[in-house]
Amino acid sequence: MTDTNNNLFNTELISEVPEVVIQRLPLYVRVLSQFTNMLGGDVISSEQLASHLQMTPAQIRKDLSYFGRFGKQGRGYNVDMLETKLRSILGLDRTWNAAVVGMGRLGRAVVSYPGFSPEGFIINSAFDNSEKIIGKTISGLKVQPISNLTNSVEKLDIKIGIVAVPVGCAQEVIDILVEGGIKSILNYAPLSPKVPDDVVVRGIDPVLSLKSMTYYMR
Amino acid sequence: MTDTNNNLFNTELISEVPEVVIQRLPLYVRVLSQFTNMLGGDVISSEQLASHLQMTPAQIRKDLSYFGRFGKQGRGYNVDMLETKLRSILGLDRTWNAAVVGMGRLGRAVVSYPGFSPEGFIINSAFDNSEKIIGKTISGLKVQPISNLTNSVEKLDIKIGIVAVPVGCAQEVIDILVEGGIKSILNYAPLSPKVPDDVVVRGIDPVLSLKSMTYYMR
DNA sequence: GTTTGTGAAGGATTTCACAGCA
DNA sequence: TGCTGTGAAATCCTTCACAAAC
Repeated sequence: MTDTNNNLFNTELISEVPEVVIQRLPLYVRVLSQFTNMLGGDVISSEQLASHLQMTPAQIRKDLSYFGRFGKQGRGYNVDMLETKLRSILGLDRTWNAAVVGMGRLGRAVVSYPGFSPEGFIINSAFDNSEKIIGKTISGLKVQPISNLTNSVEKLDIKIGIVAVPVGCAQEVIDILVEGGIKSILNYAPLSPKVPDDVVVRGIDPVLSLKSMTYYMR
Repeated sequence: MTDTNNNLFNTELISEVPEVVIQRLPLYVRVLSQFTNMLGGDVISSEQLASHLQMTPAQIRKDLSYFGRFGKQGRGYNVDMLETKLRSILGLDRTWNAAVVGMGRLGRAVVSYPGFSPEGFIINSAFDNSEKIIGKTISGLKVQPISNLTNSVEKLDIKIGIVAVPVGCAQEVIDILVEGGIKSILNYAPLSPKVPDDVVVRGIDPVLSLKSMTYYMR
């Protein structure tokens, strides 16, 4: 075990671009859109961008260079243009549908969070396994039994699964999502799920974040 | 600009141990505590740990070796013992007090989240700047004006600031926390705040996480 | 004069592979 | 035999430094 000695075409097929770079692009978008909203120069330098993000200008230029030449020497980057390009690279120039699984306290908070839809993430369905909740309408979504999930994925063009179930059944739910063809999972349950390697999982776990800060405290 | 060519004692004072390693330790703790709860062998190998976390056994052994020799050749690691050691390394063998700033929708969700206190993170105070909310009691906490913050930090031994205010005033609030002596911040606002480099910030931003997944979707 | 884009250098992290111990 | 702990090798990522472009 484990995986790939045949990176003959790993290098070819799977992204030239390092994962860390991809994870930084949304940070750039975030700063740029703050800039667009303010009035102020429509051009920004890697130096300025870097100071807003507490990183080095060279890193920003290097990151951007994986995707093209977006700047002008002597001036910098056009804010609007760069934001547009990055959004397009990230696939943020369209909307993405998501399903929430788990309609307890956490799931309700997720579906009523107003931050998703302005950014193009549309929660269009909700699932649970409790008889008490199935059939109810919460934040405009009719709660369905999990057994409907696979069907809905296709019918409603669901691309993202949001896991908001207790840790005890999270792996099971994630297996169902994967089985249903979901390749992107936002996981609120405090565990590292096992998934095939074409599935991307991002975890949201504030306690985990706190636990890596205590090391630095005295 | 920018920082340190004098890493003469960077190496000495600031952690030998790479930041990435520190960020992985809580993952190990999380798996180990799941193991303790299940019955089953009280010994675990780096191989088993790795398979639970989808990483390599060598990485786990290397990470642990920064802190000592916790295993026994031919057997593996004692689950209880390793969990205890890691908790102690991370400073999780005590409790830590936290203050929440921002008592809107998000702040209320944070203070009523039942996941913090069992892990030793005690939210013992709440702040806001809205006259409408100040003085009310929410989840057992009396909401105070932000001007009380610096005072409370000492009086209530607050070590962690949790930022749950709108993005527009997040930097300002973070400046106040830093000014008040807070060195660890959990930031729910969607921005990368500027802080001195002895302050650790961890961001919780589900939209940001989603935005780095869309790149991989077709 | 200013700032980008980028090979090359340097540093950090991961993986290998095996000696040593139970 | 089985698995850890760890130097050495390999890989990955960041920073440097400067030619080219505006």
